[in-house]
Amino acid sequence: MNNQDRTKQILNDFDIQAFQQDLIRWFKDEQRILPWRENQDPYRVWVSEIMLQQTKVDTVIPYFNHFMEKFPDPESLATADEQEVLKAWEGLGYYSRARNLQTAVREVVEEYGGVVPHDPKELGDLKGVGPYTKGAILSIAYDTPEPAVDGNVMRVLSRILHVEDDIAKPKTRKVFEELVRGVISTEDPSSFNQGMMELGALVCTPKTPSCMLCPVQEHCRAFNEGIETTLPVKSSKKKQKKIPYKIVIIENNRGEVLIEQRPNEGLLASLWQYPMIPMKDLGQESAKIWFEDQYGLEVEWGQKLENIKHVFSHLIWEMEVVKAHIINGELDHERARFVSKEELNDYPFPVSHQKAHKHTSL
DNA sequence: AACTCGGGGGC
DNA sequence: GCCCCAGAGTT
Repeated sequence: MNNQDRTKQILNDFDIQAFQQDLIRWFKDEQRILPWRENQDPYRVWVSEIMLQQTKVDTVIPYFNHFMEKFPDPESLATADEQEVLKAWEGLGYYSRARNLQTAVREVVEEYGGVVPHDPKELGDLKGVGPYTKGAILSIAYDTPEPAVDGNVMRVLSRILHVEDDIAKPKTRKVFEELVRGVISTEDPSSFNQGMMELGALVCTPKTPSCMLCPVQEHCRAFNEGIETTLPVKSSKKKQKKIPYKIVIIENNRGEVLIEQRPNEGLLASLWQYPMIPMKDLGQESAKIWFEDQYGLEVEWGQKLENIKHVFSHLIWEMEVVKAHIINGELDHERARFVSKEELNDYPFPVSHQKAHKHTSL
């Protein structure tokens, strides 16, 4: 059965009108006051939606406010230096979001006169604007009845409509998009979509939902069947791989510290870090050889400063922070340089390496 | 479809 | 520890 026919079957005997009304009424009464809800400025909505990807509201708020002061409109972001944008994103994670956002904003300025496209195709073709973000911008900024299916929406709808599809599977999002098309309010799609997400964040939470406070409790099949905590169905993901590194703190005779810029693609792209030796298959002596080969500096290991474990979504860095002293040689590395401790603050560092700042800046 | 890509907070 | 979060891009 295709998704459209399935939607009809699932929504058979579901009171769409009453559900919409109860959800929207609750959202209008109980919604949180958030900076990106001050108005419907599509640029603000856009920036907020990118920041909110896989990131909690409380984390985003200060970043959003600062970002809007620094880059208040598409033009200011389009003309900004990429390192400046990354610095504003520092600590937020998923840094390709920042790069893609700037790429897309530049396209909006050049191709669309600085106006965020209303057209779903044009909007969805922008870098970093996927199915969710497209629907969120169209509904929230432009009052268009398009689905915006995120983790909240899948959790909420899986319970209300008793859908047992595994939400970890890519194709399941399409199932819920079709369901949203079936239940979304055409009068107020913005409040409907935001209401679904707000409900997921405040009431219909993953572990212990507050069903007694739920504005759409009477519409919820899972609650009525007493199975709300068994939904949604989600297959678990595998655990992270551990990778050992040696983090090297080196000062020259001017009191400057050695840092380097990471590659422009891949993990933590274009961010800065202290030199980092991959210790898998390397011992203490061969690490020195590796370091001299890479940087042109002959060093001896100094004091062991700290062990840092940093957990990513898909891997774990086990970092031994050590001091090193230059014995001989001249720095010879495309992306590395000595900088003063004051200048360190101008470079975007991933949190993993910010943890090592205390060994240089204090 | 599976993998990559950050970091924080809840329990 | 494990799970989740207003997901998207790449392979």
